[in-house]
Amino acid sequence: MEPLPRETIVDVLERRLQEDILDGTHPAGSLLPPEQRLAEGYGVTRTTVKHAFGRLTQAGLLETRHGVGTRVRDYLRLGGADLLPMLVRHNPEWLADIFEVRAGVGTLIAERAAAKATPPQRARLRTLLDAVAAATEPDAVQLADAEVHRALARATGNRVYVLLTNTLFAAYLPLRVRLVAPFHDPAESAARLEPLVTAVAAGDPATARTAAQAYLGETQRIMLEALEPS
Amino acid sequence: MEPLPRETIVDVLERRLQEDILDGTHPAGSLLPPEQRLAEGYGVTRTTVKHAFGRLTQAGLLETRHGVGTRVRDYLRLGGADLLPMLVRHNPEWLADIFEVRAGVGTLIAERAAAKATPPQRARLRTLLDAVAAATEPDAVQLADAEVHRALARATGNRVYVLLTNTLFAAYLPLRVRLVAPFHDPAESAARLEPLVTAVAAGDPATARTAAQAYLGETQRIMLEALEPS
DNA sequence: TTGAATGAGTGGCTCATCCACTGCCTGAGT
DNA sequence: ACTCAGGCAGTGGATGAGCCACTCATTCAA
Repeated sequence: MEPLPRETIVDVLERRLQEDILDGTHPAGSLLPPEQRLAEGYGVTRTTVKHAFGRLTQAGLLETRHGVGTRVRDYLRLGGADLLPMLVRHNPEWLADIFEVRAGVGTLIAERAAAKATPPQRARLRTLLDAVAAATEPDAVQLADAEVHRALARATGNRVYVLLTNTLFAAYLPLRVRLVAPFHDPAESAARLEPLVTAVAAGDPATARTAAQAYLGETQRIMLEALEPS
Repeated sequence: MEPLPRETIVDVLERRLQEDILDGTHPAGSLLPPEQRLAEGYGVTRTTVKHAFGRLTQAGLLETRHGVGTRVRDYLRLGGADLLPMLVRHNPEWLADIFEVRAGVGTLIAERAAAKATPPQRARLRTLLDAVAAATEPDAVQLADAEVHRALARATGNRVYVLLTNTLFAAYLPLRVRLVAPFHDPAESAARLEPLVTAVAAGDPATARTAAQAYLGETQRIMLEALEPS
């Protein structure tokens, strides 16, 4: 059992403000109403508003100056990759851009992992590949597939690739119910992934590179096609 | 004049807690002392502690559960790329990993920009290259160089590359005083960058790719070598 | 014309207090 | 001996009133 999250008032307020910012109600660069007024407007305490502001500031959406006010940052120009989950949730159009980057970065990771993985890491990849084939639910297949890619990132020996992979997954896995198209058949999924894992396990960067391109391009195509109808 | 930042109590407390987490005083997975006790210990109000907690939670370092307590997340395993600025500041060892990713991603961006840039974007790159040559201070040269790379990311037409570039810059530009080595001579810096800009402006992905690899590999080498003595 | 003082409006921070949730422990009933 | 309902202690969630500090535009005297 997971300790599943509770929704506090601050959470709700934060999400509300976030949406008002992303959909342009509070455009980038504009000054938000004073905390006191927002608090009255939303029927909460100024303290609560401040808590929500603090989080949004940390997230890179707001900028507060003592004695002046709170301004909406130009997040698209100045923000970092951590904005992606939020942006995707608000506008799935971002998925196409994300998948292109996933394909590019995934190829780099595969190439590097083939060159640098340790023997236990190569063995671990095989195990995780078997887990993909053994999964039953499409959702479980997709998650098992994601675990393979996390392991690939770790196998590069470069922890930045691990964090980058986490960021990309955090951006599109929340929408995975709409992206299960490539994962309905466990055997097929595992077969599609197999050449990549084999090349990495064999320590062959060039083959890993082409295998990654094939795999990532194919799954990307299937996911985006399946997304169209929505 | 920049509106430069003020350091509030919450900022200080946040930084302090962050350091205590990153250096292992509060190891990943451990339960923090109750808010009341921390507040007494640091001589602030529980409200202030909560504000700091809120930001660190948003940053992915903490996890709070009502009625139980606040726990340190396993950020290295679960965290995203937004942790990088913090991690680098605390342990510059990360720079090597970051530069490797910068080289890989930078190459992808150059290739893609060469294929997709619009005419005004190609012209803009030339302008920014001239700005590098025209800069006088090494620091200004480095920042002008960074602007070229931001423009390249924008020229891909993929906004995720822009955010990714922002994340990487946010990670290592704060330490740029220790990384100015490649940028002491404006003319030389511009000359090193010129083949890349030319290839992108000409719309030649293959040449852009090799030019990017040469540029990124060279600057990376110089920066890391200059870093050694510290 | 200058520049010091003022005051309105804003965010920073504290305090005291109450509520809600969780986990454990106790003790009655089986 | 075992079970489980109830209570209880400890924790975070949220409030609201209050005071302080900062910024900026206005005012007014030199």
